[in-house]
Amino acid sequence: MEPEKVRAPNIRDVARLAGVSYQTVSRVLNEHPSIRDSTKQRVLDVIREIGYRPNQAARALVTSRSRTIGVLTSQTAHYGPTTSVTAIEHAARDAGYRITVTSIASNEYPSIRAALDQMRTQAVEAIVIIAPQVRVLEAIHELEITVPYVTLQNADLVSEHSMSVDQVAGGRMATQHLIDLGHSEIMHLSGPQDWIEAEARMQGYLEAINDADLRTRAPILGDWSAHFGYYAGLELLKFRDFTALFASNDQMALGFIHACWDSGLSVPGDISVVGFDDIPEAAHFYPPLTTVRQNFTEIGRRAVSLLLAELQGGALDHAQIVPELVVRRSTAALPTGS
Amino acid sequence: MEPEKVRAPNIRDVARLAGVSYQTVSRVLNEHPSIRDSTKQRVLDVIREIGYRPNQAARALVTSRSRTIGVLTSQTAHYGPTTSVTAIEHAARDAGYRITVTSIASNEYPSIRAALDQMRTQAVEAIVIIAPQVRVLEAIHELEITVPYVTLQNADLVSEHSMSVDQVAGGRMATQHLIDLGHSEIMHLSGPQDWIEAEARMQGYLEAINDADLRTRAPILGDWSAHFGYYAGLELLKFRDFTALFASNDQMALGFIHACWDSGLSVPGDISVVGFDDIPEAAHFYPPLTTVRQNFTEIGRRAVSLLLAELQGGALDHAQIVPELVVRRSTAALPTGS
DNA sequence: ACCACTAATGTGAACGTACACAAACAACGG
DNA sequence: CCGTTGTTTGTGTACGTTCACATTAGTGGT
Repeated sequence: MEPEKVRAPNIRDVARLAGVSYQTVSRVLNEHPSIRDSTKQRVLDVIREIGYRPNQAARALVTSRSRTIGVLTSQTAHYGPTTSVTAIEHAARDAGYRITVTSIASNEYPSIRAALDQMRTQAVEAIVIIAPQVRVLEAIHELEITVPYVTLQNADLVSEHSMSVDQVAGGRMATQHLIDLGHSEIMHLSGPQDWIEAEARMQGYLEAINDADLRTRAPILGDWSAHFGYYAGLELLKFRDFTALFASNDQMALGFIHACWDSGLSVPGDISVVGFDDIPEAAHFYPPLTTVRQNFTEIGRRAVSLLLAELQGGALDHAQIVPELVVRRSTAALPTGS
Repeated sequence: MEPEKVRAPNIRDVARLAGVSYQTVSRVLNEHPSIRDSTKQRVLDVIREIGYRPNQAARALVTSRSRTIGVLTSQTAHYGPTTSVTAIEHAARDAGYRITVTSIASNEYPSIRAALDQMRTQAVEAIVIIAPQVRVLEAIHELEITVPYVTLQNADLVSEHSMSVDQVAGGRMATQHLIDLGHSEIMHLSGPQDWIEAEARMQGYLEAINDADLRTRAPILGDWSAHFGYYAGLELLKFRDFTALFASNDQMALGFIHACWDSGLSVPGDISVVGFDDIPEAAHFYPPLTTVRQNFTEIGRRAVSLLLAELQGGALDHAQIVPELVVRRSTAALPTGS
């Protein structure tokens, strides 16, 4: 409030008070090896005393390193992405990086372009992409983004810059679970077409269906929302020509179950439903949802460590993260003779 | 990848190519009024041609303005906060600011301190606090944070730096709705003790109960999670000495409803339930949840405009944001003679 | 006690921009 | 045609830090 003209203490202030040169202070700050313990202590004392904080802008200017990781996310606020952002933030902070979040306003090209442009302006050193839409990757190529980047929740569709989360396996195990229960008419409610993870889960579904020699049904392309699941469900259930459904995320599964109740059908009595993600609420749906769990925290953490390895030259950890099937009450064996 | 030693073009490169002085370029960048159109155009052309981007670090250094807004959030990834972050990001970007998100690892004091310290190090110009816990505010005072800040989702408990979201009114209308339906034994499942918004909603509950001369029951202090709602519900329902429950958020309401079903009770047949927030899934719970809607996007946007007003000296918009009751199927009139 | 070598500290740049001030240029009235 | 005014452009400097290099202090061997 008050127009305090007292500027923040700088490195020279510290130097003067500690009776050393500013360069010595700089060395203390950067943990240079050859500095006498007594000197170091004296400097640190002064720093603490006057509450000195290095000016990040000056540091960034001279080193041309922003120590910032950009996080590109979509505007929709789902549990998974958000959890990952938090994990990313912590991992980044531990490594001395900060993160700056930019969300794309829509999945139109100009919006993606604007977001990436913002990243570039902020001189981020690396980018984590949580909105892994094909268009985003296209934009990255087109804008010639040169910093390391990594896309979350992705399988092998884009091999180099992706976390090794085996979404395909996740889709497989969800579908296989239904097959094992005796279902043969299994629908799939997928995510938007240009989402890589939706694609991967769908692929897992198709593989499982194929391997079991079942009839392949055209997946429905949704928008991840419970609303979509509900309205799609109302339409689909007019026919009742399937006994199980694998939804590409828990929200759509919830909406679909809602549609089942509204249509007078019981889950899992008449229809079995499997979701994806295992959001914390899934265990409390009615019925509690069988779903495929992803460890979003782990995913976020690994994304950062991958980027840091690339930035600082460490070993890349390319171990696959495999999701895990969580069986609850929304799936049941197909009654024999149905 | 390639160790390109070509440094990015700077303002002098632009100046040279445009045949003007660097200061002229600077003026173009900062939209100084007195600059000839032809000159301006020439400079802009060069900028576009060589892909020049102003160096933010240098700019921040000389202006001592980081153009960054810090967002302090809690580690839990709920719909509301996340939605607000997105809105904040957009509003900030529109105003030429960027945001940097920091989440507190736990609600312990050192963690809060560390997060605020990080903000200070990054020289944020303002802070949006989405984890409005009392401790955070204490920490803000103690650390002598001097930049403008605003807490989201807050009523009048902390008057000056808070968004005017009337959470108390929200709690009131939820409770009043149950009273209007004829319920007289109404429980409240609140949020954690040190959360300001939990406090406010609880206060609304208590006011409504008082005004109706009903028996005040000690609210249960939860942790916002569906899990808590479930287990608390199992305990509470052993007694069945209430016919309605107001949960302080939708997740806990969901968990409680789950407990109702598990206890053989019907919602709303035996027990009416009201939630808070209106997360997108709430409409698809079983039964669809009556809840109090908050416009999280609006809240985030307003938070930024409040901060910008303080930073740039504009008019403060102190109009209250009043939440809105959304009646669905989880509440019903108390059967007469019960 | 001296030399060679390493450890510890200091000095002069440079990073890329904006601000304060100065200078050139045009326009205009008397 | 000259002084006055206003518009447009240019020059020096500072922001706070790190890097490259220079210098001094310290250590051990002979």
